[in-house]
Amino acid sequence: MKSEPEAYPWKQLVADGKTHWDGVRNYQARNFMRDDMKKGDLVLFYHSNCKPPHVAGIAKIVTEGYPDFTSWDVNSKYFDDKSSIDNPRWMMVDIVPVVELEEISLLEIKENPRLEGMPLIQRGQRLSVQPVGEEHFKVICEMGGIDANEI
DNA sequence: GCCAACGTTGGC
DNA sequence: GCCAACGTTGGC
Repeated sequence: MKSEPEAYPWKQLVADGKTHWDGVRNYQARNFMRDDMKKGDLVLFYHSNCKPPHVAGIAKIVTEGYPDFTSWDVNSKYFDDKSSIDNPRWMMVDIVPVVELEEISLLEIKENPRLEGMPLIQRGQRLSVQPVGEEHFKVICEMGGIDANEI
């Protein structure tokens, strides 16, 4: 899951202890949250649009997909008049922080042959929520100084 | 700041 | 259904 540090940094998630991942307004990303994310799934928390872009930590899904209520809040910047309580268009999940990683830059990810094929580094890829293969996940953990089996 | 890639909108 | 125009993302 990507976030711009200026919008919602990893440290904020740690401080909050838990957050709902609101504001996703892309159908593919929504579908991942609605259909694929399960309670207990681990998540790489990625900082985008910063120098350098990097993975900052590991989070965990604690609530499966449910309607993103900011979509029908007229005062929210994520308001969408095509979404309503009766017919919600957008979904979100709740996450909690699990462990902070040593910063892993996008460059390091691109240069690691064991991460070849990772969706994050496919050209033109911009989804804010996207899948990570189990092996790729383990490699990232390792690079960040954590043994995935001990999480 | 630039720009490639991609998504959305809306006229036809 | 097509596609041009426009907006956004996000690395560089």
